[in-house]
Amino acid sequence: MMDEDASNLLKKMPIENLILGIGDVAAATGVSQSQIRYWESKGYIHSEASNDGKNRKFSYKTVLKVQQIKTYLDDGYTLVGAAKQSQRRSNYFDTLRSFFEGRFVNMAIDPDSQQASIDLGPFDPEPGKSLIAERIDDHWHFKLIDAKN
Amino acid sequence: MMDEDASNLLKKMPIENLILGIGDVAAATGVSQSQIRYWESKGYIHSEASNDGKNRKFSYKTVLKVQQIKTYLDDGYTLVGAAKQSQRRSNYFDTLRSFFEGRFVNMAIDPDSQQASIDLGPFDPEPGKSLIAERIDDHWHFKLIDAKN
DNA sequence: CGTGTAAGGAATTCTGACACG
DNA sequence: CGTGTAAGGAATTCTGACACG
Repeated sequence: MMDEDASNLLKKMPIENLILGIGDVAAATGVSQSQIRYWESKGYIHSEASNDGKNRKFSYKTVLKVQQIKTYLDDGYTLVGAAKQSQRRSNYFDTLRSFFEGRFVNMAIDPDSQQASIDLGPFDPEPGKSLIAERIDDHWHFKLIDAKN
Repeated sequence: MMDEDASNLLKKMPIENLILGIGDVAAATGVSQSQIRYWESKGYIHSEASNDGKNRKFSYKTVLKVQQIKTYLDDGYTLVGAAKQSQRRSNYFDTLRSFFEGRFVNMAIDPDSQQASIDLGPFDPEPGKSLIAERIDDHWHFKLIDAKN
């Protein structure tokens, strides 16, 4: 039932390695290509200058930033204001990732039953216990187990 | 401190809407473009035929599948075997998403302190309590609060 | 079977300019 | 300021064929 590569969880999810062309960023966010180019020229977003190619590539993090700036624009901010707001705080994705990195100790999936369990590490109110999230029949619930020394 | 759009958490993360060109899929996964085209021709993966364009576009779900097939190939499976294995079970991403959808009730981020809290809903061992994950000074810990009726 | 490559055409993206406001 | 568009060239992707094994 234990899955050997559960520890590679984050590495197995090609999110950090994702790079997208401008057309795909535009399609995903609803922001036009000319807007994206202009925002980049003003320094509100950045493209990955690394690679060999000549065409722009954007990281997934930048896609999220574009999405966020657009949200503020739709709320009535000017572009300058929207860009400033988007810089003001980390977004949900960053927070979720920090939660993963901080608390996901292990994840196991049973290949047949699709039963899954996530080890969230020590349960602070009860030291000595580990918090486990378990999926049974498509329903998630929490339980405590004795932490292994 | 409460964030009004926390309920749109998943919708705000343009992962489901992501579509990538073949070059970006190849770059993200380390699988060559000719491999990707061949795998598609054999029906192991699919491209999004929806849009107007003529060039292939792949969903993020398909990127994960490509990644998974590659992992099995690297382990020594034949392509047919790797494709079959990749179909055998849902991947980590699916499991994580099901965890989110099943248990993430709310998420709040304080714009200034970057303190964050995630409401994970009723804590099964103690009905009447809600499980909260809280980030303070970049460290996540769990606590229980009285569930609101 | 499974992948790579050369070839010529098609689709996408590039820049710099100009328009509108 | 902020975005859109037409224009011509550059970079990317397309298909069908062929090679290798």
